[in-house]
Amino acid sequence: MPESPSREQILEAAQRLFAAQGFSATTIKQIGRAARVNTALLYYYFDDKERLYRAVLQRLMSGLVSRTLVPLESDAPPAVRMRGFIQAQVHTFMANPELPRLFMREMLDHGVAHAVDQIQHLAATSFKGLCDTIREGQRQGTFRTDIQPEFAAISSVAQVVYFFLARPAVRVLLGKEISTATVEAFARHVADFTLAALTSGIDVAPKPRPRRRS
Amino acid sequence: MPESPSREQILEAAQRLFAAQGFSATTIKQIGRAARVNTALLYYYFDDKERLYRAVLQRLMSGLVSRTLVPLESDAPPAVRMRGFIQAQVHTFMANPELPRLFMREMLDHGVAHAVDQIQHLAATSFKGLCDTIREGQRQGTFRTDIQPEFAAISSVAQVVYFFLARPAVRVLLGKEISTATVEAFARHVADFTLAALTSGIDVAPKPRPRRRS
DNA sequence: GTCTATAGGTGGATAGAC
DNA sequence: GTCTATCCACCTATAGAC
Repeated sequence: MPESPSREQILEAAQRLFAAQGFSATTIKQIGRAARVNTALLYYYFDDKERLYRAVLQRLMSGLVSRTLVPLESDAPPAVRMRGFIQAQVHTFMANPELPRLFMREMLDHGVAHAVDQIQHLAATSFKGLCDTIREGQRQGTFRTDIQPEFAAISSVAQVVYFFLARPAVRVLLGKEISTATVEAFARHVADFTLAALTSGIDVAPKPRPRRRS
Repeated sequence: MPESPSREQILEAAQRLFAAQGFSATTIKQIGRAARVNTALLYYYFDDKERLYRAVLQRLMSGLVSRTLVPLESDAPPAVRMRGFIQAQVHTFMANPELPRLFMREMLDHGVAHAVDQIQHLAATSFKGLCDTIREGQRQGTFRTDIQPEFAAISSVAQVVYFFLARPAVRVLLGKEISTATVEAFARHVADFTLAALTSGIDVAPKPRPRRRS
């Protein structure tokens, strides 16, 4: 793995631009300019535009997996691990706003075709860890059992990812700028909301399934 | 408002292609071909590619507002209205898969700049209705009061939208194709999950805030 | 309203000097 | 490793016949 500074600059510029504008709206010349590097040099390091894009995507995704895995592997109770996971996710996205954007773009543009391996890795590690945590809570009797763990995991992830992506719309909906404080407040909300959903009707009375309409 | 069939064909083809590929990846020639119409005709009906895009976006968004508003305006109890809203959202997206895609693309590409008016309308109608419904439930004592209505509304919407957008990734995560049955199962899950979060610790005992860690 | 033809510009990519 | 110069394909948009 040669770590030429030019190569790194290209990758970083490409990451910024692809995340902000998307694959086709981003030109090789833009990347070259942003990386302060001659256009032809891109083709010295990468076969073509698409390979460069793949490299960016894979570099970014592999980072995600390693960071979100940590809180799930602790031996704390399931509820604490869930909160840890949600926090880790939020912090990862705050430190790296390009990650959710690029990931969503890849889903929209190519149906995740350029990152199947990373997603499969994610499925086998972070996502599985999340589902297992929920299952453990269900076995212990702290989480309600009439919820599908996979669906609950998706619900949890969805709230965080969507909030970061939909920021421009959320700004309009809330009628105010979204400060770091707001992001952190929402992060707490997601943890509370998700845990409340998972423990509803559990920690007060042993009745597992409250009466539902009619 | 002239309703020429060619004009309509162009709008429909553009909607499909923009949703599937994005603005810059979609060419005027592709749209012309898909609409079975000569390329130059696009410029007879629309000033340029961007105006066409705006027209598509606005047509689609105005439909969304009217459809999701219905269940919120009934006089059923808040919980029922919430379920109705979630269902309406899911059905709208199932009938119109391009809507969430195009909307997300607009957020990513232009920070919602081409649809501020529609979003503001949404904020004043559907989103406000959703928040009001939650507030009413809180006043009645059926929903817990330590949840911010706006955040809960976003959580509810996020789950549905994300599921539709992340379908390629969800397919990998769940390790199976996503049938209509799966979508409907997830829709029920979102309703259950959201209502459980909102009513956690309420309908069993009057204690509003269950003990939390340490 | 619809078509042909084409201008004018830009994008991805390569050859080859240094 | 880095740069200059350039090719060719394709894209948006228009002029003008019908």
